[in-house]
Amino acid sequence: MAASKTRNPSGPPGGGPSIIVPDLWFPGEKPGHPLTDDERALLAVIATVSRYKKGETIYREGEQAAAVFNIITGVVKSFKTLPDNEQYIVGFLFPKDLVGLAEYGRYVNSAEAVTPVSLYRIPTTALETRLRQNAKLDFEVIGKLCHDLREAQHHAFLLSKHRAIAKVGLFVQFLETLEATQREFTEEIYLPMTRSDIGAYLGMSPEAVSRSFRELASRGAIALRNRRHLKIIDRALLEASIAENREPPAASRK
Amino acid sequence: MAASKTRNPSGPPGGGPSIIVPDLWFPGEKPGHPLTDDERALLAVIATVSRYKKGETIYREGEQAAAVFNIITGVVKSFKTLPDNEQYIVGFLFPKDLVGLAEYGRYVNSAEAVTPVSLYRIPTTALETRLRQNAKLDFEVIGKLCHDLREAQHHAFLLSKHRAIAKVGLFVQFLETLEATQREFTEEIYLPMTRSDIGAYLGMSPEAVSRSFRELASRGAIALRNRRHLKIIDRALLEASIAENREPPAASRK
DNA sequence: CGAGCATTTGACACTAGTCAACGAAGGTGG
DNA sequence: CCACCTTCGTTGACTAGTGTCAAATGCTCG
Repeated sequence: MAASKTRNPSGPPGGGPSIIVPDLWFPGEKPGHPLTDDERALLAVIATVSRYKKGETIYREGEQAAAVFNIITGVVKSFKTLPDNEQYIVGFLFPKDLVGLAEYGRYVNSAEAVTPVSLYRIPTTALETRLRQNAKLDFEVIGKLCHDLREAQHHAFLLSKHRAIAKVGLFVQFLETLEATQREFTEEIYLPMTRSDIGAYLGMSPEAVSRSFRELASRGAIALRNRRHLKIIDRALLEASIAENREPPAASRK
Repeated sequence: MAASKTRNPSGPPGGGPSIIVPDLWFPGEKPGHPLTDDERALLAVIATVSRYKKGETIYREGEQAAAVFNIITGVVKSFKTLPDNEQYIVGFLFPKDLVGLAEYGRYVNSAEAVTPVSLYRIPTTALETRLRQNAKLDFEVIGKLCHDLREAQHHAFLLSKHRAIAKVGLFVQFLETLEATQREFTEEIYLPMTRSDIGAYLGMSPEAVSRSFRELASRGAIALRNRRHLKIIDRALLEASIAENREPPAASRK
């Protein structure tokens, strides 16, 4: 319905960083209160635009955190590299997301472009100054953090007790919601990342991801056009597949 | 070592809500910058103290979010009740934690006292007013949210690919870190919650939790004094048990 | 058009979930 | 203070979902 979340005119907004805040903290406020042009301009003067090719590293875990990033276009994955050289994906980041929060002045994970990416690079020192001066900006950041927090909690929920099919189903719904807030209309769902990335995010093997997609398709819940594009055919069936696979096995004891 | 995080004199601090911020955003700042007495006093005038018995509900998912809570003593669990009446535990909350963030003015999950609990109840409307007026307070809240965000991401990581023993091992380490920031010295680790609660947090059955504790004990990594108290005997062995159980099976193919 | 990688499909083993029953605590009331 | 009762914790089977290994196929990009 009139779920008009921060409807920016399609295409990149005027100029300067923008943070999307799809939900909020207190009752009685309208959804989506993006930065004003003034505030964006304030940040624009200290931000520079950078571009990255697919697969390029944006920053590495443990590096001095000199800047935060505000994605303009493209998709970024934030991940930790495990001792055995595998990677666990903390999250996927999309246009208008804020990337590069640090702890003790160092990045807590690495970030890499999943697709070609363009973003604003905002030096932390300059941002800190702005934050101290502009209470409204603070408020926006708080809203953004609340949103990210809930997303992380959703991620944990997704990982908690679901079987492969349910995880993939929830991931599809997650992407759909996400793309719906970005684009105007979402006929097809776009998967910018590989099966391995999805697996690293969902805590399962790429093979299992593949099998789950195929199973959902054979049930008629979704349709796979190609590796990167799918469509939800039967929403109810998708829901049902998720629900029915929420709990493990079904250890039959006579 | 000298990880002197917000060392409050033992016992409840002077008076008024306090938020602990064990880590921070930008480099060049000292760890832990708690609220000043002024700020605490500012919040104290709008806060009231409430007490809950073990097992009592603090608020329920979907209710109008009229207040946020700042725990003084005790442990709270934040959870979602699933359709089949099971519960998924989003997180455990300890003294100085902030509980009750809302979305669209409603609580996103339920909260219940795991032990007897006392807390400050802060009406959201009053808090919002204070936030708009006091930029420093904003900054504290941002720090707190960053911390919670990282904790949620850690939770997701924990759930992602670990076998039972590794999950329980990581949970033990998590509790140790947590209690180390609270108390002065931590000889023994206290488990305020039941095995079922731990299972609901770790995404596994209570039986598996039990088995994992027992296995870790039989390996000599930990010692179980009773249901609620354990001690880490061999830290290296605990680490090893976690690492070796990070990845699943080991499907032997000849 | 070829090389290399992503994805798919197949086979087998292992972990952990469910069911079930017992043991241990803790709380209540007599 | 003891006996009962409910809840929690532990232990023992059995089973099935999913990871690993392996190999075939299909895209993509150079």
